[in-house]
Amino acid sequence: MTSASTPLVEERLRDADRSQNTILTAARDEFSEHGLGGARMDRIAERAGLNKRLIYYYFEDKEKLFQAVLEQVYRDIREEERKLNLLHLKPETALRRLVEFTWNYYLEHPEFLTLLNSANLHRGRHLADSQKARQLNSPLIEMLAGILERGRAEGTFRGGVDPVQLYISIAGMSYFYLGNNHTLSAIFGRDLMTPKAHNERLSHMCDVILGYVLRN
Amino acid sequence: MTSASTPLVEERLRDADRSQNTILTAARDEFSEHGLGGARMDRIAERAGLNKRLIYYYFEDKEKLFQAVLEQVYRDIREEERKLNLLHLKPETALRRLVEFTWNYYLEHPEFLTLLNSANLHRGRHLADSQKARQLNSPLIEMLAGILERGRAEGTFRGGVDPVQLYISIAGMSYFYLGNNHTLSAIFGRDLMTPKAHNERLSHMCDVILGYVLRN
Amino acid sequence: MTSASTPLVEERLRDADRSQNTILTAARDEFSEHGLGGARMDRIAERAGLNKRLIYYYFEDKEKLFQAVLEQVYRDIREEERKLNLLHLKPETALRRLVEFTWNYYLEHPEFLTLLNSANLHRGRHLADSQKARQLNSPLIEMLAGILERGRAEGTFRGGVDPVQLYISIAGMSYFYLGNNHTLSAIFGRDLMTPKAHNERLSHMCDVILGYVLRN
Amino acid sequence: MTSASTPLVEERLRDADRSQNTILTAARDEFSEHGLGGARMDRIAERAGLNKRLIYYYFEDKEKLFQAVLEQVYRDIREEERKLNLLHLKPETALRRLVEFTWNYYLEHPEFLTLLNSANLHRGRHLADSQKARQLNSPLIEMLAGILERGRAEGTFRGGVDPVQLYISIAGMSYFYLGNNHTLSAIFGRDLMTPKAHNERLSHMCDVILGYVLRN
DNA sequence: TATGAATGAGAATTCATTCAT
DNA sequence: TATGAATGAATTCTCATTCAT
Repeated sequence: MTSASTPLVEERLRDADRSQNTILTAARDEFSEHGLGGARMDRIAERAGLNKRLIYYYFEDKEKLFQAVLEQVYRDIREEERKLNLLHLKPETALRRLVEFTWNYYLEHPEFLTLLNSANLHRGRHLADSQKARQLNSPLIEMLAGILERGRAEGTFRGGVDPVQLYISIAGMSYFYLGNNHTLSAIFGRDLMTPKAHNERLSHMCDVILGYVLRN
Repeated sequence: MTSASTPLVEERLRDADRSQNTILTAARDEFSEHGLGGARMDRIAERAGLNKRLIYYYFEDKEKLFQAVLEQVYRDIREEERKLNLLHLKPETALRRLVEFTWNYYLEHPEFLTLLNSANLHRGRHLADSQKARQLNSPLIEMLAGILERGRAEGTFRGGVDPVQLYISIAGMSYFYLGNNHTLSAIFGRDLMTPKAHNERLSHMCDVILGYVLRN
Repeated sequence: MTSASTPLVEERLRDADRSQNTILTAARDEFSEHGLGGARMDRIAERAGLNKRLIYYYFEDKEKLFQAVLEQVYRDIREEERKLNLLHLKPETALRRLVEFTWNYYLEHPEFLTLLNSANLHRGRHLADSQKARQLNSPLIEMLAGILERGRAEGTFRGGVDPVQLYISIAGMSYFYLGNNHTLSAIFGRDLMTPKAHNERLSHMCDVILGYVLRN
Repeated sequence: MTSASTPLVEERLRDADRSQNTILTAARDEFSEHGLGGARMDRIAERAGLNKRLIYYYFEDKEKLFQAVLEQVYRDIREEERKLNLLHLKPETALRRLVEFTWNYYLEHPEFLTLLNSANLHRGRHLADSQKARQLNSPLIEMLAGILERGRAEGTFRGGVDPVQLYISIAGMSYFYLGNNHTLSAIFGRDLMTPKAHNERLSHMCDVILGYVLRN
């Protein structure tokens, strides 16, 4: 044990870590609100309550900071996904849960949607870094494959469903609704962000997915 | 015949129109490639081969130019949508066509996707202008409502399907796949942009939509 | 002839030219006083009485501006050199004149010395541009070669003198004295920049050069 | 033997000395490569493999560090100069040796040239410190005066030669050639840094100096 | 209608330097 | 003695926009 007057290397590191995390969170918010081009380093520093110079100290430049934010955000969602335990549920319920999870995650993490948008606007250039690419691989695909197989085995699900295609469909149905809600609200002249509308959407999505997967 | 020194008013107008369109196209490309914040007025002028000052002459400022681009892009898609004539087709075929149309339009107009992204990043602020709101209203909703009703009437489609929800699902499934293809390709380690992959996607989407709508 | 109200393209160009030259002069002074690293773009703009942005408009960046300054400075000295007409003078006088010219030019253009220093500090990187390299070629070498040859022919000069080596010696003797006058004054504890000291230096240099070249 | 935890004061001092020298060398290289304005404290620390803070601990600030480098560099050359023993040589040989020494020192210490440049760019401000002025005084002047006097006395050298002027000429001829080799190579289109070119230069310089000094 | 010149405000990035331990 | 974290003040460069013709 160390005395209070001679702080551990660990403690100093923890400070550095804390600063980095503070910056990362501030940057995530700024980038998600304004996009890469519209984000301001000044504002990020201000949000973080830290000196702007420190951002460069830890993250080199704006692009690299953006990349670090993306990596962080992916790490976060993957972590949540891994917590999902659908193995013991019957296939229909499991699939429903998976749809709900995706919907809720997007709903509760609107910044994830806009960051994903920005990342794609810049052609995925920021995740070209293959080192981190592995962490991108969603465990949901495996889960979904398992669910589909179990359902098919017990005779309730149709066969021949590509889990990747299905995952993209599930994600896309949530993503488009939530990510483009401003435009869609304007087009349809109805508020898509009320709790009621949210329930209806979730219900519709489950219907579509299960309507497709369930045998007859 | 007009003398070289005093062109007809008409001709000058035609020039003016041409310039405006040239700018609009250049701006559309720039905004779709870089987003609103990343777009550069200089580059737009360069792309258009026209003097930067002229952009301000016609479009006042960057924001208004962006808005004009959005309006143009909506006008374009609505025009294409209106050409779709699905009335005489049997409901199942009509619905399939509608899915195909959406998919193909997004595929052939990738700038539409990124511009829509940008518009939503900025919270739809650019289409708040009610004057143009009308052009936003997609005729596809009416068509879809009609198809669903016809299908239900003849007994092949299930009832109680909200055309707005279904439309969002159809659009979302195409949009997410195409708009996030860079990220998705990285995640799944498979090229989503080959012709074969495109066919498979379209086929999957039709299966999902029809699997959901078709009675039994 | 053009009316006063419709200024010529030429006139506008002349304005642009004037701005560029103003910038160039301001930059020359700043770079020669502070070196490339110590020069400040802000100060250059201030010296020029022009907007800083304009510097970038015309010269792209600091490095390119420095390069433009070097080119300008070379152009200037070459122009002066070309005015020297030594052909009709007897070789001894001609050589003396050449030494005087070099000395006086350096004396009257201290910025030339410091800029040359900076250019060499940066390893000549700034004049690697071969396009402009031609203008670097000093006419003095040709003149010197002619003088040496005439002197040798008439029997007053020794033979076998390499004009390039001699030119470097002439320049070096002036350059070192003037360019390092601060250090040298400190070392020798005597003011090297009085008119008397200048006369003595010039006289010494002529003695050395002619003492070497003159046959016996 | 000393325990690992409480090193002797002496040892610590030795470490301190070593650190200071390491910094000084790193700084010398950095300043000579980039000039005062272009040098970076970060890079100096990196070159030295030591923490940046330590530089400030020992040298206070950048300017003082630069000054320390200059002092060091002068100390070095003076030390070498003092090793020259020309007293026992006949005047002509002694003078030749002195030219050779100057040439070789500059050739082997290119950083000396650039540092001298920088010092003069900043108007000798950094050696105004009279305390160290003594070390500036080159012993070569005394030596040269002696040689000239001996030569004159034995009748081989001309009289009336100012040793300061001659020293400046000797130094200048080497300095200009070596310090501006990039520019000169570009101007003359010939590589001045080959061994052959070096020999020719040295030979030329001896010819000039001796051609001037030798009687008849 | 069209254009080159010019600008002020701002944005990213850099740098010497100091803090805390 | 030694170091990683942190900072304020520049500094280079950018950008949307306007002037003048």
